[in-house]
Amino acid sequence: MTTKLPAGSGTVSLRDVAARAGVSIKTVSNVVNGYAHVAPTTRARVQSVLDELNYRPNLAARTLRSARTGLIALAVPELDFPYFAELARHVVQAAESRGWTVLIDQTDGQLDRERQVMDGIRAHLIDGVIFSPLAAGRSDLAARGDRTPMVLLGERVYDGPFDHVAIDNVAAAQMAVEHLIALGRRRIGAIGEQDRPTSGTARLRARGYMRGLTAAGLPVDPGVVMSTESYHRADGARAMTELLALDRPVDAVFCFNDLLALGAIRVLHERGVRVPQDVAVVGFDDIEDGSYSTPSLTTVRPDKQRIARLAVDLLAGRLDGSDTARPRELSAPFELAVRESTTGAVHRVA
Amino acid sequence: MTTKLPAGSGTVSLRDVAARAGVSIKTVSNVVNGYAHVAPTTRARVQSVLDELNYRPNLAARTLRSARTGLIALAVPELDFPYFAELARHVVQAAESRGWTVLIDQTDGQLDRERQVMDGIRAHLIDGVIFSPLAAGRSDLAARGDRTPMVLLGERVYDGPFDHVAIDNVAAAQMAVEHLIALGRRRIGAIGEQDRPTSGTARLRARGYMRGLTAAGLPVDPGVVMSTESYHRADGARAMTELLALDRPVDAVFCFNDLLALGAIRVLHERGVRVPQDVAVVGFDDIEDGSYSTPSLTTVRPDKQRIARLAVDLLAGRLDGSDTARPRELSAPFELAVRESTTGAVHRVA
DNA sequence: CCGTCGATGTACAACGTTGTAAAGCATGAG
DNA sequence: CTCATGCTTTACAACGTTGTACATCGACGG
Repeated sequence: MTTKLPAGSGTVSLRDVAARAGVSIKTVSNVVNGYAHVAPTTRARVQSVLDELNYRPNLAARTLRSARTGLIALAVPELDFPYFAELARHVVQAAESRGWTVLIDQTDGQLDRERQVMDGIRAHLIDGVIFSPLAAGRSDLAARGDRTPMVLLGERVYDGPFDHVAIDNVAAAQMAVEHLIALGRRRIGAIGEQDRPTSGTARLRARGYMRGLTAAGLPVDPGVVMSTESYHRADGARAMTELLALDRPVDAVFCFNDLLALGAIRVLHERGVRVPQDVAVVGFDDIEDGSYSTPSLTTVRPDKQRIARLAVDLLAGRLDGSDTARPRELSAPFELAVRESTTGAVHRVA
Repeated sequence: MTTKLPAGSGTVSLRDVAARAGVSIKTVSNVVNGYAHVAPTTRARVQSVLDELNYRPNLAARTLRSARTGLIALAVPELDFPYFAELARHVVQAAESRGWTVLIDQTDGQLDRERQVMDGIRAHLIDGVIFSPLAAGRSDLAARGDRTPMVLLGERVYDGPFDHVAIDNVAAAQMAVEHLIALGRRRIGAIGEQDRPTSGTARLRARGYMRGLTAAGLPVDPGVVMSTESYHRADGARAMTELLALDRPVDAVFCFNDLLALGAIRVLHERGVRVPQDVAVVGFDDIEDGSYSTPSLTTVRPDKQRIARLAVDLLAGRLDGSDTARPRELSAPFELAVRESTTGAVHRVA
């Protein structure tokens, strides 16, 4: 059962196989690549040597010839954000079905790291990039110095030469707020506004929030729109604390992502404020945590799988040259997952 | 401000730079690599052309020469497990400090995918692997057909020729159980046992659980040791439901990871069982969610950063040949993070 | 003024692969 | 028996880089 490997064989190359099989290197290559015109007997002989020596093609050499690595990069702010972890899974799956490998890059939302991503820090190593920018604004994108095909995820922050996949953030945010209004809430706060002007996410969700209020004839009170440094639970907790300190407290909060919402709920619980009786909470992203929290979280659910698939397909079209049209703007579906944090109706997980 | 790039330049190679600067290819290579003996004037001239043309070295060619890609793989079961997302972040950081890039592979804990990882599905593309096995047992590891250096994370499942980094799972589990006993709990359940014999994690944590009980003179009741299919919240919820259905209910539960614990807490809340007054809960991993849950979660906190650093350093030693010793067995520190789910003392996040 | 030495720069080969062009070789038609 | 035909196989070059060995040059000591 023990397969004897050639002595000192760190690597087995086409040459080694060719020598052992008594054919030329190119014939071995042809067998490996399934080229049609190889005599059955030759093919069988070569194949058995391939198996025997456990031959693995050298990707670097292949790449050098073909200028294709089969690697694409997915650049996201943080993997510990469950949203991005879940998205990454879907991207990896979609890429796999095309035979690609995904290299995941965490930018931490830092501008310099995002610049590196755009400017091809891994030039020649990756065929394309799927990039979810956080800090980078339109001017940064415009100054991009690399030619690797790139698909942007998330909000449209720049109408430059890039493909783009997102859900309609404004409509989604508006739907969330209208849900709260339909439940009778009249003083609805928001958590997740950003002072930095570059954040497309915050801007769009804030716009949807305001539209929802305005459409229902409710006033927009800037005093209940809380800015946060980032989108972690701690930011949501801090913002909620401030909201609770107001003279006229809110009866609902729309959080720009689920982590903020979970942080907010945590603080409400600490202060003895009932959710949703006293304050209803809606999040955004539909991360898994939200369906197991106490109370479980009503949230906007983007179709992450669709987003991933669209992004990968878009990239594929650019890579194989079949898509030479102007940059595309694709929209993925979303829906509202209604749970306890707004209705109070206990939904049992088991 | 517009930098004029050479017409049709998909890529700029050393040759292009050399031609423009009027030197040989090798001299450009020497400048790029900071080779010492290049005249200052030459260096300056070449450098300016490099900048002008925005030269980026071709990794594939470099790899072909050096047989090093600068890529290492990190293979984990699932990124949506916060524990692995957090671990991945630390590994990426540690690798970065050595100039390496990390390629993350999700195996979903499936044996065939884990086999692919071990057998070098990305042969020649990666220099080494850091592998956190779930399904693979010692026989699978023994049958490995690839020579790429590999460091195993997690429990010691095989005493074969592999380096290995982990915390002392038995001691950690025992510490968790002893904490519960110190609080006066006497009927302590466990959630996360696995029927599959390959799961080292479950086996070790179960052993620690039993040792903790036995050391305190408490009986071990197999009826309160719940097996789960996997380690998601839903599994914890199901197991807790079963525990609640027992004639003699438990007054505490030790869950083999935090997600199980969060699922369990969720069910307790649904049933109106108070945590920790009626049932105290301890988890394992210290994921971020646990410090924001209601109640916040007491848990075993492995030093993930240290684990990552040790694994990367171990790999480095094998890669540069400086470490040729027998396979190493390294242990990382851990501690118990005590929070509300056992003490009831409210700890405020804001 | 010559020989030597160090600093600087170059030519060449090789890493492993695959596209191209062409050579080898049966087979069957003429 | 010869030659065209089509299948099979091969030699060669090239992808971009870097290690090796060597060439060139100026300066310095003798």
